[in-house]
Amino acid sequence: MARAATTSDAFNAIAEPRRREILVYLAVRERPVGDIVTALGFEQPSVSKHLRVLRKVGLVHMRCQGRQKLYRTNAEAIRPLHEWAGTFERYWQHQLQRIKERAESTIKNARPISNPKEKS
Amino acid sequence: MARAATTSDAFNAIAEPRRREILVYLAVRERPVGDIVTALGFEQPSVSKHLRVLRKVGLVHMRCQGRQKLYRTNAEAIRPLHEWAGTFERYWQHQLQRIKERAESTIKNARPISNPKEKS
DNA sequence: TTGACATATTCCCATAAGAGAATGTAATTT
DNA sequence: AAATTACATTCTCTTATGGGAATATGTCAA
Repeated sequence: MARAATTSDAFNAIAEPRRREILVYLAVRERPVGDIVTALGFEQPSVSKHLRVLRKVGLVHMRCQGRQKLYRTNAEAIRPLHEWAGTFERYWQHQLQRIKERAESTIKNARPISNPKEKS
Repeated sequence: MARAATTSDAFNAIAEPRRREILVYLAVRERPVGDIVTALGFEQPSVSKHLRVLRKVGLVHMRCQGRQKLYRTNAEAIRPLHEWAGTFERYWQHQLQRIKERAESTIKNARPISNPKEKS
């Protein structure tokens, strides 16, 4: 099996850097596709394709207004990612603590660095 | 250009569901590869390959102990993801607010939808 | 040394991709 | 209706998978 589709879920969708840029850009307020093209400097077809992926996983909303389509980031859809990453928060706190402790003990018991290459 | 390598950054690495499972499993404490295989039920070569990806982007640490290798999640490396997603927090709060307000006003001033195309 | 155990790597294959170019489509304007 | 504007889709091509099977590497035990 090859890699999962970018449209399979939000995790896959945000793996692409340009899609993350688009999400940031569209977070403030809705914008037509042309604005994204101008602001971020990507090719228009590329933007449309990325928007399609983002839409399929619900990361952006769209509404039509005349001949333009207005897109906006659906911040709610990013929440699960935030929460998933947040479950590790307690661990990185512990790790910082451990690193700190190790650093302190290293300073206290300072001794010459042993050379692993010394044969005898 | 094809899709970016899973080893290009943490965002790409966590796009794979099994790698996320491994990260969760290894967050509590370090474990040998065999434990992961048993606990999650993946093929051993598959686990090794996923661990290699996770290692390349710094999401797990490894140390050798006899003939086994002990892996542990490096929670610190997940922090950037958490922070990136967190930048949208203010927007999802606003959106909830907006949705709430819209629902209320819709009930109060029920009237036909105005047509934006009206020129004057 | 030989064998068992724990991992890692390699090969093959089907799939999904993202970029670029060209083209299609719908809504506006003249 | 014809031209224009704003997007979306399709096609081609190169690249990166991720799984399964087989194999290689490294370490400890007898």
